[in-house]
Amino acid sequence: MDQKYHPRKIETRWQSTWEETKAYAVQADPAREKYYLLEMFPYPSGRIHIGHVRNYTIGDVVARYKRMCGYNVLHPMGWDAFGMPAENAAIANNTHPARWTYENIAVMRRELKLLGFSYDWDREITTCTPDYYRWEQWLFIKMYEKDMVYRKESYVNWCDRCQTVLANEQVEAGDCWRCGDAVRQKKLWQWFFRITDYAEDLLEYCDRLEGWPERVTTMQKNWIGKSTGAEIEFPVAGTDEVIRVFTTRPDTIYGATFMCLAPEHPLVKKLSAGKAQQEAVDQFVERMSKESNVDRVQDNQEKEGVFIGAWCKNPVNDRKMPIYIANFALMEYGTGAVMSVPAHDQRDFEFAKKYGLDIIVVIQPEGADEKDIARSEAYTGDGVMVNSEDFSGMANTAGKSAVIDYFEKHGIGTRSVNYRIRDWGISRQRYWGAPIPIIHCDKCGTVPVSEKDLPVVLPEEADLMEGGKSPLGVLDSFVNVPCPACGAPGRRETDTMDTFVESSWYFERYCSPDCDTAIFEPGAVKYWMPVDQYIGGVEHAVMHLLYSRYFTRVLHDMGLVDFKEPFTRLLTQGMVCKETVRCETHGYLYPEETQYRGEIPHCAKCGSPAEVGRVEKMSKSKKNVIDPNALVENYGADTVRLFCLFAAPPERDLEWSEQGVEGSFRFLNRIWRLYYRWIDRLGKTKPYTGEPSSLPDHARELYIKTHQTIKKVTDDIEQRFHFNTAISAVMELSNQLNVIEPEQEDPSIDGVMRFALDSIAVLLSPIVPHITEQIWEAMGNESGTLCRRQWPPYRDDALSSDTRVIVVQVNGKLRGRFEIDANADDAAIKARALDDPNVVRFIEDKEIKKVIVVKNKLVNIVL
RNA sequence: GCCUGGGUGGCGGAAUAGGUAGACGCAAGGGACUUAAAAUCCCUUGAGGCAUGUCCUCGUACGAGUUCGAUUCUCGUCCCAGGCACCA
Repeated sequence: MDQKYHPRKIETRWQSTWEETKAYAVQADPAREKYYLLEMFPYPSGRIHIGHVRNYTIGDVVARYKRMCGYNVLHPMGWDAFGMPAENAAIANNTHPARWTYENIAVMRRELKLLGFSYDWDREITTCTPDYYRWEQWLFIKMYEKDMVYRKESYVNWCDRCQTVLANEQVEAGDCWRCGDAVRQKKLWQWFFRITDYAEDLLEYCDRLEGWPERVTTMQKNWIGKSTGAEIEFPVAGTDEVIRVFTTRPDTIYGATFMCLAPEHPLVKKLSAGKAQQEAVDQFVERMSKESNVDRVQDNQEKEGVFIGAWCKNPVNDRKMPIYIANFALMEYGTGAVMSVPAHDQRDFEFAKKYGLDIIVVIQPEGADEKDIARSEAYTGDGVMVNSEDFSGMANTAGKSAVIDYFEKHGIGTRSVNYRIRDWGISRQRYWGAPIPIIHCDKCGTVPVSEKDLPVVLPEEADLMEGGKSPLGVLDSFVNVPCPACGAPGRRETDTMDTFVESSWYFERYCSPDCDTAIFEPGAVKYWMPVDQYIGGVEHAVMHLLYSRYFTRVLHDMGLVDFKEPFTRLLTQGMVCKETVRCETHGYLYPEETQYRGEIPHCAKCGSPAEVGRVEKMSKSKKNVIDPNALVENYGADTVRLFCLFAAPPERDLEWSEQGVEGSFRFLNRIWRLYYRWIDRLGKTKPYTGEPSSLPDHARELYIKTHQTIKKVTDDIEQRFHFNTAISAVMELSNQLNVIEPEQEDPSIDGVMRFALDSIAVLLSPIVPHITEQIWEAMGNESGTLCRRQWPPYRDDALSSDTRVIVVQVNGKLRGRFEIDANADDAAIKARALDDPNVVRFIEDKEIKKVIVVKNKLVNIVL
């Protein structure tokens, strides 16, 4: 054992050992209990960043821990390799997206290996390979056959910068989730997955995902957005047409005074044709079509609309209601028509005020005067129904159901449920994605590619044009194929699939990554799935996690898997943050562009003092990033791993601190020196594992502390993944060991000392696997066996010492403490408490009302 | 506006069934070793008070409440972060 700790030397050695011996390769083994641990695979953007390091370190600790607990652990890694950055980078650097992607993968794979993660690299998946997307195309065809995929022309979210369509989930506050540019509406033919078919099931199971953070399931519930109410038919006066509306407030039907249609509603043209209002209507529709949905639905956008020159009748009382088109009515939600009740809906209220429409109060809160309701704003709360014929006097909560019963009895409307979630649009007008396996034929329409012709390989020729248009459309050799159904000349679909499709089933592919006869081997999936613990960023709370749940249901209903939920437990780790530094002239500064003069940072470019800004998520734009490779180079992977775990519990944000990293490095150095001090003496000593009672006092104390530490670390990892407190516990133990000088101890301590030192190595091994493996070997254990060692049990009879510290309170205030034999009875404890000199000061001359004795903890004397 | 989290020393964070608030680490200050520095080791460190103690008072965003006892439970208020938002 070297006297000094040389992390890089040790880490290189163990990493190559693990690689050569395939130490973490696994096979399905029905005789053993499995544990599938998965971290969200990365997009190969170029380099590993610190967020990856944190995510994968958390996962690696759990994987190593579970392995030591005897589980057969599947812990794979791969690459979410299709996507637009590859294409953009290819255009910018005049290279090919494939080349850019594969080069990045090579770099990032090396970086991951430098961190010592225990992946089964034999199972590596790269989603842009035909071996992988072949099965995605196969699944697409199966879904097509089951009518789970369809094509329609619709308005879609379009990003001009990315030159492609975005799913609703991929639009953030009106901007593209990837590049941040404004999204506009464009009418296009698109492929869709019928995720809405599963809206109810996905929603219902949200409450059964007990291993998921509540905020994630809440976000999914909000996204699915279920509302219950009624669908009602309003006849249009003087025609045979009816307008169908969805409402969550059937109880306000008697207050409906006008109707609002979305500008795109099919009846708008028909009903306004030939009317005096036609021109105004056409103008309004034209104007709305130029505004994106997102703009139309912007914050506090003024409500506006146009009367279309037609009326409909309220089916419950034949009231004549003017029909408007309104900017706030959206064709995509419900039926595209709103029954407007201005007294009880804020939008309708504002609209009615602006256009002088009738406002009728039909819900009255307890004790309120009807005249005071809906004067300055709509009343949206509960109350008693009024002005509602036979329903007047009924509580509106009960009225909702009663009114729908009435509708159903008279054929006016029915009970109905609406969801906010839309079908998942997956067409992307880009090159670097999985081709959609469809051929367009003039005679047969859209025809799926036959299974034997899969994969539809993405052609290599890629003359990517500025602006990112897909080259597939102009590649005759790709486009021109015969129709699989009739043989006539056909044209291939040139859209590629959304990259979220690849990540919706990769976790199943990991179970049998090389299977070339099926999407996966049923036995392998049956054994490994579902994922026992999934770990990743909360930014995927809706998109990736919802899509994956949907895909798993599709596979379930095809009989390919026997479970509906892919991820039993989910951990969403917090972001890695760091303070930002800004120079007045040079803007944000990278850490290496910042020079510290004392406490004050200065700009390295101009030398003027720089301003320290708030702590924010690490990002290139804020330049508050750090390079994991440089850290590994300076301190070693173990230090980086240790700091990522120690600085904060996993689900919380982590504030990066260079001094904190130093502290972690110092701790590992202390551990190294601790072993170095004892190695000659204890190299051949057997660890003591017997009962504590036969040990001399100070050895017993150490023995107990060690067992307490084992229990603490086990519980912290097992129950809560709170590695920070687990590490603290080991630090406490090592602090205690550090003050023991070998020269001053007689051999009676040796067995316990050896046990304590061995325990530290084992307990820390999932966290810092390299240094622990090295000291394990140096202490005379068989080389390389630590990572396969059993997780240590603790002795229940060695968890508590023979004495207890009891604290004494007087009226709940701490007044004294004493040590007493652990099996002293309440009377003895009480007597000691009343006898304590400081306690006596507070209780003398006073009457004691009550004495509360809490076993092993405290005495409270109530005066 | 609605829905989730969260607010504890100079800082990151502990306190896992209502029972010693501040574990562990960082930073800071003092000391030892050294020609010196680095490294290492030791001590101090929530605020305030004096009688300097096995001392007292205050203290977990703020205000109430339940309790012998509340960082922990209940109600109300404020602030921060994330998500959703003309969804009929």
